[in-house]
Amino acid sequence: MGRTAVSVSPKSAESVDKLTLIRNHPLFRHLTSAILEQLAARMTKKAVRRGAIIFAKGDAGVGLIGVMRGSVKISVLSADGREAVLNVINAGEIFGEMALLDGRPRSADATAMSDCDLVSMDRGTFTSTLRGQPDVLFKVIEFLCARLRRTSEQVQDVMFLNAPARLAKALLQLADKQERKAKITQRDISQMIGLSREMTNRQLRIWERANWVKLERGGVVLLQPRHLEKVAAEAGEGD
Amino acid sequence: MGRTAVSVSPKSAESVDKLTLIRNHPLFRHLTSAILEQLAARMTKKAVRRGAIIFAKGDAGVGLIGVMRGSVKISVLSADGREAVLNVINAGEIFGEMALLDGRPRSADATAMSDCDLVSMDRGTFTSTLRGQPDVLFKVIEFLCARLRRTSEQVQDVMFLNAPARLAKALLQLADKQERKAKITQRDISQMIGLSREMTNRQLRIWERANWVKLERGGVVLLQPRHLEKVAAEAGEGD
DNA sequence: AAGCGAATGTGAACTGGTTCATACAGAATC
DNA sequence: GATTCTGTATGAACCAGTTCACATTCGCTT
Repeated sequence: MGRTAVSVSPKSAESVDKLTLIRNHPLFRHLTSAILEQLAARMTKKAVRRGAIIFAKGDAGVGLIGVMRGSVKISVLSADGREAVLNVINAGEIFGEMALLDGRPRSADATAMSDCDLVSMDRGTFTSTLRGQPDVLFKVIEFLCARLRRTSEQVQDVMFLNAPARLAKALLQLADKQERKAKITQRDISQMIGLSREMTNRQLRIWERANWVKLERGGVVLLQPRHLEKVAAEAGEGD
Repeated sequence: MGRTAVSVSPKSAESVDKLTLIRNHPLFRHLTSAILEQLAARMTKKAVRRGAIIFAKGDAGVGLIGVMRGSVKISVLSADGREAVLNVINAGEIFGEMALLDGRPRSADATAMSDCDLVSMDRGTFTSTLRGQPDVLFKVIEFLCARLRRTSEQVQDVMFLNAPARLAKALLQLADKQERKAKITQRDISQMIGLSREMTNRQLRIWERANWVKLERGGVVLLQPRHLEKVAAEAGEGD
């Protein structure tokens, strides 16, 4: 298979190979091909069906998981059973870094949103292969800082932005850049932004009537991303 | 957590010396006294008045700041001028680590909530003193993971918990462990938990009538922390 | 001691978003 | 090809929390 260009960001519907996967992740990007191949060789592949629970909150967290095909939902449940979706991981991306790094239990559930091919790297592989790669630690720190800034922005969004702004922002973030399409159910969107499913649908329908988006079963096509950006900025935090 | 004589957590009203300050911080806790003294010697002291802006969002972030006396509010402004308080730093604690670690601009404003004595450590001091202390990097990673988990919990709180639960949780978190008292205005509390000042006051008054808390100007004394814990757990996220 | 700004306290009207109820269509399962 | 499940769609009632409008009290400055 011709893996010519280094950073081909893969379409989320397609399958990705192990090497491409880790090569595109901030944690590994800077490593030599030799090391990357060594890591890739020690990653084990696994297929799961839509709906499968990949890990649950509280599990002993033992590793990094990459998505080669499909997409995965990271979420938590409230005491009364409501679900909050913290993140959606698409093909070509990696999740579960936190438990890898600090060795503590998983802080959320991971569920396959569609049939998935996954690869996992256990903690031992990570540390043994990367021992003697000092700048990996700096990359890890950079990576965590970036995540922290992003999560902190999420807090601000929930506090400052109203329903349409949050929804617009989520759509822009979720949309595949090529296809301009967010492949996710309205229920999952609503749980990402802390809104009722009904409210999410109502707002989406308003935008559909205005021809800003096209609604499909399990997906939203962005026809006018610019207009959505304007809505997302309204009442947004100063930069 | 059996640190014997070393970790004297200081009362927030009192003043703290440089050494105690860094010795009690997760980032530095494990270092030798020699190194700690070296770091402390290179920290510069500065007094600021209540209301002073210590740094602003967007500033080139050049270092760590410790609070020896007083308390500091970390906050951001929304486009329409509303304020969200992300964190409150009391005497004995340190803030501004993020910019230190990744060198990016400050992501929030820092304001003195009372007259403060601060010490600052610039990036150069940090890196030059800690070069050749490999496990510092691991501590940094641990620290960032802990922060990330905490911030992520904040997102969940805003999404899952109702007003009383959020307020109860905030009070418990803000309260000085010795005095059982949160030294903060109702306005600042409300901005920490994304509530209107009025709502915050109403709920506090309900609890005051029930003798769960005692309200003072610029402070809340917790008389029945247990009861508040129960309220905070109601509709809380599963653990 | 007078005046002023900041913090607190409270009622009443209002509203953004939830909840409930119900309908329908496409996909999966039998 | 009937049934069941999941996802979408929409109206109507409801409500938690906001907003507005004041009054009061405290601490600080003049």
